[in-house]
Amino acid sequence: MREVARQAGVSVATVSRALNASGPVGEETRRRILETAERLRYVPNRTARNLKRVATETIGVLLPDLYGGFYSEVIRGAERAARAARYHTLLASAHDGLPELVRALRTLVGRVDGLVVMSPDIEADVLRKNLPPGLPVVVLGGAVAGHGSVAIDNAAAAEAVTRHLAGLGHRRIALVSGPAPNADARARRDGYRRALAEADLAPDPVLELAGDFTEASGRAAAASFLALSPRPTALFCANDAMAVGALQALRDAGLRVPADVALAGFDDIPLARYVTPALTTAHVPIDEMGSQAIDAVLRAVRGDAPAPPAVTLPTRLVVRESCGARL
Amino acid sequence: MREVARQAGVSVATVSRALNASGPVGEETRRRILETAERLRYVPNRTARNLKRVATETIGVLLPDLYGGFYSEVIRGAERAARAARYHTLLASAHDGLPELVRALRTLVGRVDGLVVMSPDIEADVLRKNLPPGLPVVVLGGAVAGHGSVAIDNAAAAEAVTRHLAGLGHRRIALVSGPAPNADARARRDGYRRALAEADLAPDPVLELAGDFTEASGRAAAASFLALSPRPTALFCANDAMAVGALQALRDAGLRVPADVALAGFDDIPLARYVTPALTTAHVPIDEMGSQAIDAVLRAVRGDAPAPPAVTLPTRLVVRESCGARL
DNA sequence: TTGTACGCGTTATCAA
DNA sequence: TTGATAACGCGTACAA
Repeated sequence: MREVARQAGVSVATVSRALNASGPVGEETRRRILETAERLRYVPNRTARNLKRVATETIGVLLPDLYGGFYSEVIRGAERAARAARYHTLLASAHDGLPELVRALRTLVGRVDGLVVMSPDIEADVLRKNLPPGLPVVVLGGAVAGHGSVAIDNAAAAEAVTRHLAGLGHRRIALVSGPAPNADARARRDGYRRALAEADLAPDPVLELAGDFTEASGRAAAASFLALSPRPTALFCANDAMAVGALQALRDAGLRVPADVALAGFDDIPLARYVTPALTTAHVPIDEMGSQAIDAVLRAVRGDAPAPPAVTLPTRLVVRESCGARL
Repeated sequence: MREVARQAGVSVATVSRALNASGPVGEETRRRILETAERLRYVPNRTARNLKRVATETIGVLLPDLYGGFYSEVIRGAERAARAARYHTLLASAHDGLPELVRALRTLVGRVDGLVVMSPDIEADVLRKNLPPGLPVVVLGGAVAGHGSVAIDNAAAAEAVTRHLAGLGHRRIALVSGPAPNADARARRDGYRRALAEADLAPDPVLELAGDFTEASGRAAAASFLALSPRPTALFCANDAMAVGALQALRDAGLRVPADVALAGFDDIPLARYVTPALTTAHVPIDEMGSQAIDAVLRAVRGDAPAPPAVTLPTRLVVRESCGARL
């Protein structure tokens, strides 16, 4: 910049004004400066600008993982919203629990104007201790006191899926639940139980199979499912990844879906409609969760709103072939 | 930081040394500083640190799009490699051609230590004019003079797929090619033609259907395919997204794959093995392209290498059900 | 072992 | 309309 100023015969202040159109600059001077900058291939240093402006035009997105259709949809939605607002997304992932989460949080500080955090079990305390007060934060899929959130009603959606299964005539409906400490997993299990009660079906602990939201755990759970006697006629997996794994295992075992077993998932990841049979599932507007989270953060960043709001996005049951007709 | 120094009764320099372990600090002093920082919830400002260090610990990743299984794999690989090196990934996408690309390039400058760029038709000139000289750049899927690159041998891989089809006994093999100006698309078409020539099959322009790498264009191409007479017995789509689209259209038209038509794709996106029948395809190590690109940039950033290298990753033919047995 | 003081590249304030 | 200069928050010689 100094060099541009020197060669154009002006001061750095004038160069700054010319390039940012942030102040009065003589027409002739302006031309000369722009031309010189072009010739020297000068591109302003964003870091210095950020330091001065106390703003980075960047929103951090912290995800627990990047694998599978779910997180890529979140990223896509987030990047879309950020781009529309001329913001950037700084992507980070933290797999290994708390220490990793803390590390990621702290390295993000100072390089972002706001944060979207998705973490299975985020606690208010962790955020408070590792983030400067005043940094707008939106929690994705969950709610933390004092911060904005974008989530869905997991229990209601799981209840709808289970009710659908019951409505089809199924009376023994097994569940592959998510990891026990996970709030989403717990809420979905609660919805499942609620729907059973509604349908006057006795809850049976044996029908609740353990999973951890991975495809592999879905496969494993299907094996346990097959060992059940009498075998349930329907299987509800607490997310699509596990449903896909279960579908493969079921098929490998010679069972037909939905003829022998009705199968339902949760999330409606892109893959859900591509497998055969396509998955009946609770549709979660995943990319919209990403974009709404960014929008919420941005509103707070820009001061349009005092604090990010708590948004609950609607889900809907999507019935596809994996559930078949009435029993 | 000033506040921490004040409350701890030391100078900011000592605070800096204590927090970064970058110089001698008395044990007692150190403890007091850390405790004060903790209490004040002080987190160093990354922007200022970056300005001083002339490094941002961030690699920019510029993608043409974020949709579909391909780009999310790239992102995943890139983030994994960056994270391993304690770097961040700044994600940007540029859909709408050159102006958008230039804008994205320029807003990335100064906030990244290096750049991974994936763009259908990137030109050396565009990079040279919009990036400061010396910024390490790795081009993904393509090669640009003066920059590093991570790519695959598209022609050889397409040739292998086509040869496999011919080896199965197919004599009329149609191609759904990618968009004409795209270098990858052209190379794959060349490989297809080469394999035909090898197998003494006459090239036939009618067999080359137009596509644009989207699933929808695969569906459309399948329609054209069905209008061909005599109908070819095999269909090679220049990427998996189109193959998935074609598969659906073929099935909707009442054709069985592979009994009536053998189908092959390219890329081996995660979805390829989930559709029914699973796709025979040219396996491209997509996430590895992302991680290798990051690694190459990092080597240049750290000065381990003078300039990023040109890497060609191996592909391999993955035979799955969509191609069936010998005719 | 600690503190002082300078500079990283910008933008913003103020005086000219 | 322009230029000199003071920050922005940090790291780091260098001196103490």
